[in-house]
Amino acid sequence: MHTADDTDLKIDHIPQTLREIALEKLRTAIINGRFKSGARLVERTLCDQLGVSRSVVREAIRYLEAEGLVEIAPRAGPMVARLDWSQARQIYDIRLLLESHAARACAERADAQTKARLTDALHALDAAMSQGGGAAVYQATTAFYEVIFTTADHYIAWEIVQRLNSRISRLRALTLAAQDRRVSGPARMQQICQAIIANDPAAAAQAVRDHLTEAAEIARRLLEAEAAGERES
Amino acid sequence: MHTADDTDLKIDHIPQTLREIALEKLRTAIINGRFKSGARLVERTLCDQLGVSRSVVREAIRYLEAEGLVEIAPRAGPMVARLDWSQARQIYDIRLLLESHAARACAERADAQTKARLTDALHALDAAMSQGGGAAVYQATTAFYEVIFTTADHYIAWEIVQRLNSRISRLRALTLAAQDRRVSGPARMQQICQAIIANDPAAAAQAVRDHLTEAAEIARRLLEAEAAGERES
DNA sequence: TGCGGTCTTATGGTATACCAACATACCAGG
DNA sequence: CCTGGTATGTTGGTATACCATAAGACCGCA
Repeated sequence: MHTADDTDLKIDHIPQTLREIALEKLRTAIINGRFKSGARLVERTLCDQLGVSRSVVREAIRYLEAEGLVEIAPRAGPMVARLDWSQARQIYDIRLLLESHAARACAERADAQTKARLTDALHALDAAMSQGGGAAVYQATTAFYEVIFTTADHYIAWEIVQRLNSRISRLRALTLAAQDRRVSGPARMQQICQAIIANDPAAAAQAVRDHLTEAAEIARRLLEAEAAGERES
Repeated sequence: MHTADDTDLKIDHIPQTLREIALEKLRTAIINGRFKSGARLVERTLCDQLGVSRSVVREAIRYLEAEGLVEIAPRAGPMVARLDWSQARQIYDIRLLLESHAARACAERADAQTKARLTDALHALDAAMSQGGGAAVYQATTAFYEVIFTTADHYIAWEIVQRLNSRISRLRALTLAAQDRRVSGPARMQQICQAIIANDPAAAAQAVRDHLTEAAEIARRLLEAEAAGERES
């Protein structure tokens, strides 16, 4: 009881720096497509938009660059990172390895609490899908996978997967908008959820593989259609 | 012929910024153990040591933070990231997935050039081992794996693996210094090399798994011994 | 000696100034 | 009209100034 009181009095919540706020806003703006792939990120313009000095903007850009969301082209300054199919394919491959591994571990150790959290996350995803909101679907999907990775104690893999997902956020938005994916996406995640609830590691890993194989194929087709559209114009 | 001349005249080599130089030096200093795990990285001290302004140092720290080599503790400022066994174990697990996958792909597609490059890299590693230099062994090991990942066209996975290796650099130095590892490490990499030269993907993947399973076990033992030593003092 | 209060110093967060380099616009001459 | 030279504006790289906060040192009093 005395220990609990000490913990309650501890000041854990450090005020957020401007840098942290700016970083979060820029990252979200990139993920949400406000800044398009290849778009220049001009420091002074961002300063005006964010209402902070160049120091803050520059430091935020450094993070985003290290995360792969921003690239610096010679003589051109920072731009939102571009993504070709080769890179996207690699990202889907890595996700497949890490996510199937996490789902397996999660299925091995899922207790009643985990199962309830997963079921809740799936319901939230269905609700987001019904409302049609892209960002809300993105967040609900992220929340679902977060349950899996944290249950599996795969914190570093989760960090990596989130980074990779940010880099393909544009592709994810496209695939989520694709008609066939809107039907099969939730069904795939339902399968993942059920395998975990059944404590069946092999089925959970396989459900993830099916899910991502399909997502990658849709993404590839969409990128090709886009490239064909550009070639004709 | 006209095309070749145009390419030759292109100015590709952008001068390095101070920021890039400082980042490289700091990263190397952390990896090489000059700045110990948990050590405070005081900006003004680093400015004096590097001979640059605080802007440069701060921006470099932002990269290192995003790479996981530096952490910011509340009310304490930047320090070299600490690593516990749980994190290290996760890192070895992820490496195992990504490296075995790359070795498999490399073995599937290795041509004579790849085989020669791998053999050369292994010789360089043996030479570095004979000279006993820790940093040289680290670099030679990195060069060996780089051949594998680039042959496999796994560029993003290689980026991730390098990041992860930086985070466990201290552990890697410890395990490389361990007597039994000095004997078995080159033998393990010889096995990886031979499986790839034989174009045997399954053997290559298995050789990587054996290699990393052993490295992780040695690391675990060393960390435990270290923790036991600290508990007695 | 221990505790509380005050002062000083160190440090990170943030803003701003300065400069170099590059890209673009404009003008003059052939 | 085309080309070369010059001027201008934009932008990133870097240094420095300012400020708030936290930690530590110091001093006085009981």
